[in-house]
Amino acid sequence: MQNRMLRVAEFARLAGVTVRTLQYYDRIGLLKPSATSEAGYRLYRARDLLRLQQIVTLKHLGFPLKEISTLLDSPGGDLQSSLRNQQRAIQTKISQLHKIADALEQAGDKLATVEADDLDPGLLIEIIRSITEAEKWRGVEDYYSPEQRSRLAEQRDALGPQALAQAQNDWSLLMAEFQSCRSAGLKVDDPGVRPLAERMHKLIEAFTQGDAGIHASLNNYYRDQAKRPAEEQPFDTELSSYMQKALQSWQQSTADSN
Amino acid sequence: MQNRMLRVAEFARLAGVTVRTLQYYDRIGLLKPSATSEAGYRLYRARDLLRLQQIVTLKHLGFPLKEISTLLDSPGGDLQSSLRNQQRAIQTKISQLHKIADALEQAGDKLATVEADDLDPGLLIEIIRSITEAEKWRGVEDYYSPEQRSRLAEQRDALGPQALAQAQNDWSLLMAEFQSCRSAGLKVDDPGVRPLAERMHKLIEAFTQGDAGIHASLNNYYRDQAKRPAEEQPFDTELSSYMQKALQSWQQSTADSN
DNA sequence: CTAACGTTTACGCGGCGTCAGAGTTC
DNA sequence: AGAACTCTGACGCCGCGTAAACGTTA
Repeated sequence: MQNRMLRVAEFARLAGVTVRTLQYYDRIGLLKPSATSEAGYRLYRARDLLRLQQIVTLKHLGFPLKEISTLLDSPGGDLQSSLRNQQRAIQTKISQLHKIADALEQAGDKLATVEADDLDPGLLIEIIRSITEAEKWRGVEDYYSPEQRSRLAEQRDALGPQALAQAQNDWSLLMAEFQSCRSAGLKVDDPGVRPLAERMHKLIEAFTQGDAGIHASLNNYYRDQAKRPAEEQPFDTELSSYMQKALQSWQQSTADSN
Repeated sequence: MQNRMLRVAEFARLAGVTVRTLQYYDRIGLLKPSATSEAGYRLYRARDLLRLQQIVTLKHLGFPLKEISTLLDSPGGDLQSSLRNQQRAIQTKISQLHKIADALEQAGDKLATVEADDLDPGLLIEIIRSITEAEKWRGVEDYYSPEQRSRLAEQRDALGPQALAQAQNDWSLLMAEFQSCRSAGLKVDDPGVRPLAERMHKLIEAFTQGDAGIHASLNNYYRDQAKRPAEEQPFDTELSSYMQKALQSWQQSTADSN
C-alpha cells in the first residue's frame, strides 16, 4: 500500500462536489469507489478523481448522467458525435431563449409607453401574450397583400397595445362561448348564438376597419388551414368553421330584416 | 344560466393544454374551475380561459408556477419588476449557454486537428476540460507580465492539446495523492512525500519551461488567493500550501545532497 | 349496454438536498 | 467519552406523463 485512500468528504472537496452527489453516483453505478473499508466506508483513489472530473465536465456541458455513463465506457467516436448533437441542442436552446428575451424586451418597451400606475396585471399579461403569440400567426401573413399588411400595421399602431390586448381578450372569451354553445348542440342560427355572432361581427369590424379584402383573406387562411392534417392546425378548425357559419347566418338575418 | 359551461377536455383543447395539467393546476390552487358539477366534474367558464392563457404566457416566459400564482393576484407593479428580473435571468442563462457552446465548438476544432481514430475518450474529455476550466483561472492572468503571457501561450501551442490535457491529468492525480498523504498526517519532509514532490517539480518544470519568473508569479497568485474568504477560493488553499512546503523541502534536500 | 367521457390515487422522472437514526473512527 | 465522520433509507422538489381502478353521461 503506497499511499492511503481518501474517504468521501476529502474526495468530494478535492473535486468540488458534495458527498451526497458521490453517494448518488455510486448508487447509480456512474462512479464506484475503488475500494470499500470493512465498515462499509467508500474509499477513493487518485484515479477515481480523473473519472469524476470527466463526469463533471460532461455534466457541465449539459449531458444527462445516463448518457455520461455510456459515453465514458465507449470509444471516442461516439463521444465526438455526441458532442455535435449536444452542440446543436445548445444552439436551439439559445435561440429559444433569445425569442423569450425579445418578447420580454418588447413587453418592457410597451409598458414604458403606458401609464403604468393603475394597470391591472391581467391586461398587462395580455399585452405580453399578444407579443409572444405573434409568431404563431406567421403563416397568415402570406395571405395578405402588401397594402393589406401596411394597413394592418397602421391599424395596430392606432389601437395601441392595451386596446389590442383587450381585443384579444374579447376574442378568446367569444371563442369559449361559441364552444359551449356548440357542445350544447345549438345550431348556428339558434337564438342563443345570435348575440355571439353579433359580437363577433363587431370585433371583426373593429379589427379590419371594415376592409372586406382583409376579411376575405382571413377566410381564405382559415379555409386552407382546415385542409391540413389535424396535428398541424394551429387552432380548432371545427370551432372556427362553426363560428363562420354562425356569422354568415347572422348577416343573412340582418340583411333580410332590412 | 346564459350558456353552458365546459368540461375539462373541451376546455383543455380550447387552451392547448392537457387535462392532466388542468387537474394539477386545480390541485395546487393555481386555476380552480368556476364550478363543479354534482358528480364532481370540473366546469369551466369563458373567463377561466383568460386566466389560463395568462398562466401559459408567464410559464412560457420561464416563470415557475408558484410565482405565477402570486403574480396573477398582485398589482401590476410587481409584475413589471418581476419581468425585469426574469429578463436578467434569461440573459445570464443565455450567456452561460454561449460559454458552453464556445467550449463545444473549440473542442470540435481541436478534435478535428487530431487523428481521431484511436483516441481514448478519457483523454478526449480532458481536452474539453482544459477548455472549460480555462476561465476558472482567469484571475491568474493578472499576475503575469505580457512577456510571460506570450511565453505561456507559446508553450501551450508547442505542447499541443493532448499533452496539455495529459499534464492536467497528472496534476490532478498528484493533488489527490498529496491530499491522501496530508490526511494521513505525513509531514512535508516525510520520505513518502518526497517522490510526490519530485513529480511536482518535474511537472512545473515542463509547464514553465524552467522560467523562474513564471513560477514566482504563480506563487504570488496562490499566496494572495489564500488571503481571501474561504468561499471565494477557487481551490483548496490548505492543500496547495502543503504542496508548496513539500516542494521547498524537497528542493532543500536535493541542494544539500549536491 | 357500451363507449366516451370524467374522477381520484399513486408512481415515475432527474439530480440531487435534507433530514433521521445508527454505526465508525480518532 | 465526545466530536466528527460515515452509512443506509426515506421524503421532497417541479411539472406534469402515465396508468389503474372506478363513476357519469349520452
